[in-house]
Amino acid sequence: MLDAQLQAAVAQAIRAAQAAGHLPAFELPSPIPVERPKQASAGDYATPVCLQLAKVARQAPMAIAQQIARHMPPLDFVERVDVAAPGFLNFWLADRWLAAQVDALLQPDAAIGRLQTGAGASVQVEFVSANPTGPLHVGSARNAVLGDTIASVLDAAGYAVQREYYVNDAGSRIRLFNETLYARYAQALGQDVAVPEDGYHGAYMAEWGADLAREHGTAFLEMPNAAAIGAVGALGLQLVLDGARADLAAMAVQYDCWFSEQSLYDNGQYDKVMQLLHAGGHVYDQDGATWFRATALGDTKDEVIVRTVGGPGYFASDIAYHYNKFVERGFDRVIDVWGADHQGHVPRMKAMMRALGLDPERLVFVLYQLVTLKRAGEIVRLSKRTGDTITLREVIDEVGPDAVRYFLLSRSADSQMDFDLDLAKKQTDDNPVFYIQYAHARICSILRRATDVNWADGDVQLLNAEPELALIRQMIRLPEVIQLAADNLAPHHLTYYAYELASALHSFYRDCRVVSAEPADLETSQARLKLISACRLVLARVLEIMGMSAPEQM
RNA sequence: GCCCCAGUAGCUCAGGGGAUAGAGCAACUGCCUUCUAAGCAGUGGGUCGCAGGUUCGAAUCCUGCCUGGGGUACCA
Repeated sequence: MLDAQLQAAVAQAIRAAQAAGHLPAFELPSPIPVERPKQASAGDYATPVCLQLAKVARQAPMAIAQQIARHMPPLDFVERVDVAAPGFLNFWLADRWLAAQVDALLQPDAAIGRLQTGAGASVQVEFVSANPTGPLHVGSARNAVLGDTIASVLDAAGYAVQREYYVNDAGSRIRLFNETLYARYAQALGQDVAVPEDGYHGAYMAEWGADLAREHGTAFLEMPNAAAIGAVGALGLQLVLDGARADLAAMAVQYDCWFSEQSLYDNGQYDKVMQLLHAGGHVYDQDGATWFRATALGDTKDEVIVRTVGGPGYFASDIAYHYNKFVERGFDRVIDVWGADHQGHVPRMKAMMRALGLDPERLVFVLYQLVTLKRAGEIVRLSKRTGDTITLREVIDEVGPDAVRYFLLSRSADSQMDFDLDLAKKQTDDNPVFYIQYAHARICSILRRATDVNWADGDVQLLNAEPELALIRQMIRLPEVIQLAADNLAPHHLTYYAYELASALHSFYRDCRVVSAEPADLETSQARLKLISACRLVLARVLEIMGMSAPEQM
């Protein structure tokens, strides 16, 4: 990428200046800062490094800048290097090089928006992983969008990515789910079976119970109660998972693996990990429970693994699960996407990694602030247990998958957000989603109009007008944006970039006529057709990474 | 109490050591005989929560405080 090449070139220039005796010896800052100036008048790239070097070089920043500029190695993409007060080095991209990028992007092997910086390292992104006790509710939407897009960004950056959904099919919640569903089933058949006090009281459970009664008759009533609850629960789990799969697919989220918590117990993984922890002296018994000695590994309190009432708690599963991720499956890095309401668990997870002899840095948590759903300005309470929820599916149906994804993606995970459903719908005409997609559709429209023009041999060097070059400048930013988003696990940068790229296209469209009836305009037209074709590929790629569609007409 | 996140234009939010702090929406002014006006061009709008500190340089880092949200369970 250009910024990396400039870093290297500036470092080279500094060393050359030192070797020539034009700068004193000092250690180079690492990395050398290279940024995109806010002001267009300051060039395409800039470095303030001379301001930092003033002290160590005991020279004025401007003087240092002069020396570095003088020793800059030639770069094919740099046309000019300026020294600007109070000591910046400004770099200007060469117009000819910019124009040539259009041809480069149109090459069949251009691999647009695909980097190699990940070097094929394996990364697992685990996200959503909601308790399988009912339809996904809208609270999972941000998790889904973040997790899926982070996975796409990492894939684009050259990592080997696996998307995983952890199915909590072993804990106390699923037991209550099973009992609730059985009760609803029995009730549908006229039996007087009560839904557990802390069970699931949503209407969907009654519907599913009635469905089961219709399909299976009294079959489960005739079984021993425990077996019946288990059998009904297994059917219920299938309903939940099928629904989750369909709902997530409706917003373009697909998983590589649905991982069963119960499998950790069935295949001995859990026992193996407990033995490891015992052997390592990380657990002890107290008050009838088994504890994990997290305080010895950086946490502020110890944590129960096996409860007094019997059975492992969720943390026990988490240990076995992450052992499985790192040791059994060997992921280099694992990213867990969690709501901020789980943030208190991070220290014990890090402690667990240490107990297993794993580098805690390999386990990364993306914590996102919770979304408050609003309807007509009123906050909608989201409680799955009362059953009074808005489902993910409802929101997708109401707002549309592209808008849901863009909206939830466009804020950093750290930022709380209100999602006002009425506003999201009402804003349709001014929605940035449409603005961006319209740019793509607009290009397609022009290309359709130009089907009789052969532009395969168009000369991109004719692209030297300001709106054309401004558009190319935006187009070539994609790799840097992907890198930024991948490094920071912050996919919201994509939304801003996509908007700016679309904006450059719309401006270009106003200023530069592409298809013309004038024979004299043919060559310009051919070059511009190349330009918008390349732009279309970049737009489509960034939309693809964001999981959004790229419509050919609107 | 302690821990985490946030506080930037009327609203929603970017920017998280560097140049004159940005975008969308809302407001206002222009632009459709022209490849889609779902668009373009422009104007107004700011003590970057408050107070100290570090630095050549702070919206950005540190400390304290204020406000909002979350956490602080043998629930997940």
